[in-house]
Amino acid sequence: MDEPRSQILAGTLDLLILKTLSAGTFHGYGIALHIKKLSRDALRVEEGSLYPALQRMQMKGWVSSAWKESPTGRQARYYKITAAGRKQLGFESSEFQSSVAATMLVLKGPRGVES
Amino acid sequence: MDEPRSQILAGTLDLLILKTLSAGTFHGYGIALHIKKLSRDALRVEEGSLYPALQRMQMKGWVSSAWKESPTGRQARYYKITAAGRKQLGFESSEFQSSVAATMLVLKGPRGVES
DNA sequence: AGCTATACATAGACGTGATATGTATAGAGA
DNA sequence: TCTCTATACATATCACGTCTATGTATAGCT
Repeated sequence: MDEPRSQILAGTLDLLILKTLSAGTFHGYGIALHIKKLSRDALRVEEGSLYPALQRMQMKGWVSSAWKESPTGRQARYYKITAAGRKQLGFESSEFQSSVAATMLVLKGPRGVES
Repeated sequence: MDEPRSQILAGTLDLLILKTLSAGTFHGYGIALHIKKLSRDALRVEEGSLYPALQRMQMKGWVSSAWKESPTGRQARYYKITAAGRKQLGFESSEFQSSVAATMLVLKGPRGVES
């Protein structure tokens, strides 16, 4: 009753988190839900990947965090993207898209490539 | 004369190799050149990644290999995709494309998703 | 009272790709 | 002839990031 499979593409977790936070502040659990929802359940972010990633990103200065009360009345750590984070988002986003494009070129094979 | 950067997307090396071998037999060096060429120099496969990957894939039964003489007169180990390899290629290829599609959904943000 | 969803966090395992290094040969150019 | 470069294979070591498993705790519902 639970296997939707489909892990995140290795190396794209930071990108997904940064993109999520570029739309507003979220706590960890909320980030996971947001990615799951936007990807229509295709991508599931595991807690064991998410929290270490958030810590790494905070150390790199891409996100900042603060404890706040969530709508449900519980304390939660809310994350916010920084200016450096937005810069990183732009960088990783274009890197990702060109890598995907290059990979697709190989998967399509040689066609319409004549010099 | 050699900096084209841009590493391979993590997790796609096997896919790139299988796709290459689905077009014919190649030796290791030739596989690297083929991927580099088809990707228009965007993807560079390092030897230290390639040969271990080929060994892993051979152990899994996705490729087979044999020593042959290359056109340049040197001995080289030529790799060939197996039936299991073609099956794996199909699997990894569709997995990759749906993962990319899911990631793109997140990167595009919520649009045209009503209902 | 107990279950589930929410919420954070860490430890350890694992896969995989990069770096660095080593071998060897053919061919080109000095 | 000698040396350099491209070709060709291979390994050891490392770094990195993600997953699994586990642990804590609280709010709300039944």
